[in-house]
Amino acid sequence: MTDFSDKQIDILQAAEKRFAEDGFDGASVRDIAKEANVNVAMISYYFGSKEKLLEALIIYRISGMRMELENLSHEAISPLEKMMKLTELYIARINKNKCMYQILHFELSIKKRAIDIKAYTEVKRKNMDFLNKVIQEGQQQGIFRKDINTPLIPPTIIGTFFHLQMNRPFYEEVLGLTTDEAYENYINTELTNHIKQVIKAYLLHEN
Amino acid sequence: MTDFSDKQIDILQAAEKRFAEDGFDGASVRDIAKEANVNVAMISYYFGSKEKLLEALIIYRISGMRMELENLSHEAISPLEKMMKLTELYIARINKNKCMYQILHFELSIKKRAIDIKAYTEVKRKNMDFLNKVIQEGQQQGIFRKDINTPLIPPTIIGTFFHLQMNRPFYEEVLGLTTDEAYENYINTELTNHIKQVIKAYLLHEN
DNA sequence: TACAAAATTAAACAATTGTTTAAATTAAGC
DNA sequence: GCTTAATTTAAACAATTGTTTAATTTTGTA
Repeated sequence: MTDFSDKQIDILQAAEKRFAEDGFDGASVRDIAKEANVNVAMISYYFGSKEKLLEALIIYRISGMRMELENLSHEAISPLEKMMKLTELYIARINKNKCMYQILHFELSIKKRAIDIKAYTEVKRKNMDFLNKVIQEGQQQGIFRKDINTPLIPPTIIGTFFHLQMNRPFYEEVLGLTTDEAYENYINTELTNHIKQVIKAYLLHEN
Repeated sequence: MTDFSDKQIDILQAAEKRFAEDGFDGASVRDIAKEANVNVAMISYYFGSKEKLLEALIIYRISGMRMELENLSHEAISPLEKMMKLTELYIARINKNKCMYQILHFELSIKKRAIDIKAYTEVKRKNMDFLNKVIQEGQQQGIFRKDINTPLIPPTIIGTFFHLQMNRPFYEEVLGLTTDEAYENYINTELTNHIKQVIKAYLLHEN
């Protein structure tokens, strides 16, 4: 799976940066080659084509994106605490891989391309299974409300994060976040807390 | 503002479709011209360039995107009911203009382009002002919790919607939505209800 | 009808795109 | 050290890109 040489990883990292910042169509193979300090022909030589480079990048990144849910499922904590930790893990993972998420979100919503996202779908499905278990556990213990729409919980977490990310310039101004550190700090404190509060309130609130 | 001829509107609509489905860089002016049944040169003739076409499109669409918040602010209903109606209006507006939102979200997160989004920012700012008022009203009446992160409420609403939209193929399968009508119906019922429930719980829940 | 402006067209444009080629360089195995 | 394979390079490739040109058609007006 990770059978990439140093040079190939250079290209993959350069591609990730350029694809995320300029989009797949906006980034030329020459831009990527320059960013990676290699000859243009190396991209075709190693990956076959620009499209295959994208596919290789997606597989390369997603394989290292698995969450530590297994540890969480064996911890002796309440369903609510599990959900709070789960939320934190979600946010941390998206924040760490925001370039890849940026690329994925765009490619997924583009009808033109038909890239292989099996790896991505698989990760999502596993997360969903775990989520289902925790929610059911909480409901059986009478802690969580009964009418929870479980599949829409990940969209609530990830979507909130990403809408902020997508409109970063606007919210930087509104929230007075002038530096990169201030923005990063806001994500790790205020945003994370907000999302946790939202999820917590949703799970516990009774009509 | 709306001083566009029928032919120009044809081009704008074609551009919206192609930009939304293929991305700005992925859609060629020839594709757009073909979709609008006009000669390629007409785009330069009417709009000057591809970039200016995008700017014209954004202004054209956003000018018709204002929400009916004014009516809402004068209604004699509780802050909670206002927030519920506000949430519905948000979702309805995004759903109606999802193509434009798709384009905007991508262009905003692309560093390359420096398009004029003053109109978009203005709309967002106005919505935020209204939102602030309602939240404060609710807090003063002792209905809403005190520690609400108001700027993060729109991201929670819009983000949830858009994450579903972006991962539509995945959620269509998970939720068993086989037809376009089923998907559209899910948005108008389950999704809208979920987001309203989330917002309601967040506003009312006390620690 | 006649004339000027606007609209529309096909063709050409230079630049950029992803990819390939064929030669040159480096690395590895014996 | 020789040989073969792997890597790297500059150049060339055909196709596509956004845009312009110059000629033609349509429209509106007097």
